[in-house]
Amino acid sequence: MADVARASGVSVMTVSYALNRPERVAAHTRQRVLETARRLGYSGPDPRARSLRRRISDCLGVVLGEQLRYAFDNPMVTRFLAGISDELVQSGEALTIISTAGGDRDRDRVTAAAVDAFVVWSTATDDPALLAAIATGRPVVVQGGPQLPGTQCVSIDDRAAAYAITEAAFATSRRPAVLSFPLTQERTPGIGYGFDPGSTTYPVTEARLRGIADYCQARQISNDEVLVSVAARNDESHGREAARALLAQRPDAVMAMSDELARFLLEEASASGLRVPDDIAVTGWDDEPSAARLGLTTVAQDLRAQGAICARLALGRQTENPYAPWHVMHRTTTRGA
Amino acid sequence: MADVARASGVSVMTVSYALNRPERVAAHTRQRVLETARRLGYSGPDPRARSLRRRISDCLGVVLGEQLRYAFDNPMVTRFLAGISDELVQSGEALTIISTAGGDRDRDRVTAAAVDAFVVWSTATDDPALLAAIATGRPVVVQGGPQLPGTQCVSIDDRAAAYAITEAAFATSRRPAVLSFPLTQERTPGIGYGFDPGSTTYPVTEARLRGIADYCQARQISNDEVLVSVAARNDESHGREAARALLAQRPDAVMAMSDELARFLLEEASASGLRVPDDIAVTGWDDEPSAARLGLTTVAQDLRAQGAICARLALGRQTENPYAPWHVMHRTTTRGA
DNA sequence: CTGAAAGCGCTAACAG
DNA sequence: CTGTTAGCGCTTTCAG
Repeated sequence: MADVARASGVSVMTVSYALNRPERVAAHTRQRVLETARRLGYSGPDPRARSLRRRISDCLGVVLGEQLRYAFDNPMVTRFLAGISDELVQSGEALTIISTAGGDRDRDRVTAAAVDAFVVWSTATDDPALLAAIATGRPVVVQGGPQLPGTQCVSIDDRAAAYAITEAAFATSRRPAVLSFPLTQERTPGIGYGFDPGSTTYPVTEARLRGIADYCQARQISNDEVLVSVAARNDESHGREAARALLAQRPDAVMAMSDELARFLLEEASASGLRVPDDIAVTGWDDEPSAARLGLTTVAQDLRAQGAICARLALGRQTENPYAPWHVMHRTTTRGA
Repeated sequence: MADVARASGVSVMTVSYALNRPERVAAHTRQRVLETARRLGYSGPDPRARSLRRRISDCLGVVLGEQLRYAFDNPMVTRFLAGISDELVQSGEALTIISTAGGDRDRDRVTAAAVDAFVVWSTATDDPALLAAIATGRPVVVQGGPQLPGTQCVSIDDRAAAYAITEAAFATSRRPAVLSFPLTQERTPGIGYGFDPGSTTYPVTEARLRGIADYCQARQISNDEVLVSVAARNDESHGREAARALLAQRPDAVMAMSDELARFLLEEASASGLRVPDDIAVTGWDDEPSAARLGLTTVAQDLRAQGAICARLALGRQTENPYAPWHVMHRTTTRGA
C-alpha cells in the first residue's frame, strides 16, 4: 500500500480511503490510485493487518469436536454447516472450520483462530475446546448444548422430544430398550438395565434420557426395567455392535438416539428374521433422508435452519432465541398407540 | 499480553517466549507467567496480531464457486473437503471456506481472506475469484482445472477417462448422445447435434469433450452425429429437463457427465418404459455411492485423496504432482463391448 | 478533500 | 536466560 501511495504521489491514507471509502476521496484521485494499484499488481489491503487494526475478521469459526473430525462425512453436520453457510454467503463472511483432534492442543487451535465468533457443535460440558472459545471473550453459540454462562444455545427441547418419541417407541411395549449415545467422554460401550440421566456429561444425551425417564414415570415403568445399550460412537462398527448386543436380549421396542443407530438396528433385526414393528418397534432421531426410505418413525428437526440461527446469533444479527421446532414423524417402524 | 508482563514483573518478550518457546525461558519464570496469564484470564496471543507479525495464518482457504454455494449439499464436494480436512487436522491448521456468490464482490471475498494458500474447486478459466486468488501471490492449487500460470492443478486425466467411459457408453451404439455440463458461464441449456470442445470455458468439460471426440474419431463417428443435451446446472430440475429433452430424441447410449445427471436420465428412462442397457446404455462420472446402487457404469476417482493432495501441495508439503488415478467401473447400465 | 501521527498486539533480530 | 528495539500493514483520529 505504501508502494501504491508513493507511485501515485499521494499519502498512504488516501490509498486506504480510495479502497475503502470511495466517497471520501475525489473521483479523479481515486481513479488514479486504483489505476496505479492495478499496474503494480496490488491486490488490496492485507487481511491480517486490516483485521488487527479493525478488530474484525469477517469470519465465523465453527468448532467441530474430535469425533466429528470428518465432519463432512456426517449428513447432519453437513446440513448444519450448509445452514451457517446460507447465512454467511449473503453478507460475505467466510466460514472457518476448526477441527479438534482430542489432544492438548485443541485449546490452542481454538485460541489461534482469527474469527469474530464461534459456533460450537453439541459437545460435553467440560470440552476444553468449548471452554477455550468462551475464554476468548468472543460470542459463542452452541448447537444442542451445553448451555454455559457466556454462551447462547440453539436447540430443540430435547427432553420434550424424547418424551414424545419414546411414547411412539414404547407404546404397547413390554420389553423396552434404548440404543444410546455414549454417556461420558470415555465413551465406554456396554449394556445393562437402568439409566441415570444425571451421570452423563453430554447435555443432549442427558436431556433425552430425562425425557425417557419422564415417559417411564408417566407409564409407571421403572428406569430399571429399561434395557440400555450404549454405542461407543455413532458409527457403523460401534453402532452395529451395540445393536447386536441389544437384540440378543430380545427387546420389543427400541428408542435409538439417531437415525443411523436405528438403521443399524433395523438391519440387524431383519437379519435375525424379526418383523418390524410387530416383533420390535424402532425409532430414530433427526429424520435424515434415509429415515424416509426406511419408514423410520423419528424426531424431525431442521438442522439447516438451526445452523442459520446459530450464525445470526453469533454475529449479533438476532437476539431472541426460542427453542427450535421439532415434531415426531410417524412412519411404519412403530406400532400405533 | 502487556498486562500479563506487567503483572508478572517481566518484559513482554518473556511472556511471548513463555507462551511460544518454552525452552527459551527458565522453568520457574515460565510457571509464574503462565500462572499470571491464567489469573488474568488471558487466553493466548491475539491471532490477528500474531499472524500479521509472523506472516502465517495457519489456515488454508478453499474457494467454492457460485454454483457450489451450498457446498455441503454436494457429495463430491464434501468428500473433497473431507480429504482436505484429513490433511489439516493432523497439523492443526484450520480450513476457511470462501463461498463466492457470483457478484462483483467475489474478488474481495477472496482477497480479504486471511489464509496462507488457496485451494480452488474446478471452475472456469476466467473466474474472477480464481484470478483474485492468484493475484494475492499466495500458493493456489486448483482441483480439476484450469491450469493457469501461478497455479498447480490436481486432476485425473479427464480426456483419457472420457475416452474410456465413452467407449463403454457408445459400444454398439447407433444413436449416441451426451448429457453435458454447461459449456459457458452463461449456462445456456439446449440440445442439438455436434459439439466443439474448443468453445467451452470450463476446462474440465472441455477435456471431457475432447476425450469424447477422440473416441468418435477412432470409431469414425463424426461429432455431428452425436446428440448433445446441456443441463444448465448439475441439479435436479435442470438435470431432469435436459434428460427428458434427450430422451425425446431416442438415443440408444448416453454418456452423462456426472452420476447425478445419469441418475436423472435413468429415472426418466425407466418412467418411459425403456430397458437399460438394452434400449439405452448410460454412463456417469465420479462413482458416488448412489452409482453402486444403480448399477451405473461410471468413472471412479477418489476426490477425498485429491483433496488431501491439494492441501499438501498448497501448504508446500509435497511438490510432485502427477495425474490422480481413475478407472472405469463397469456395471450393468452398459452393454458389453 | 488530503495528510501526519499514533498504535492495533505481537514477534524477529539482536543485544546483554 | 531476559530485555530492547523495531516494525509487520493497516486504519482511527485528528489537523490541515
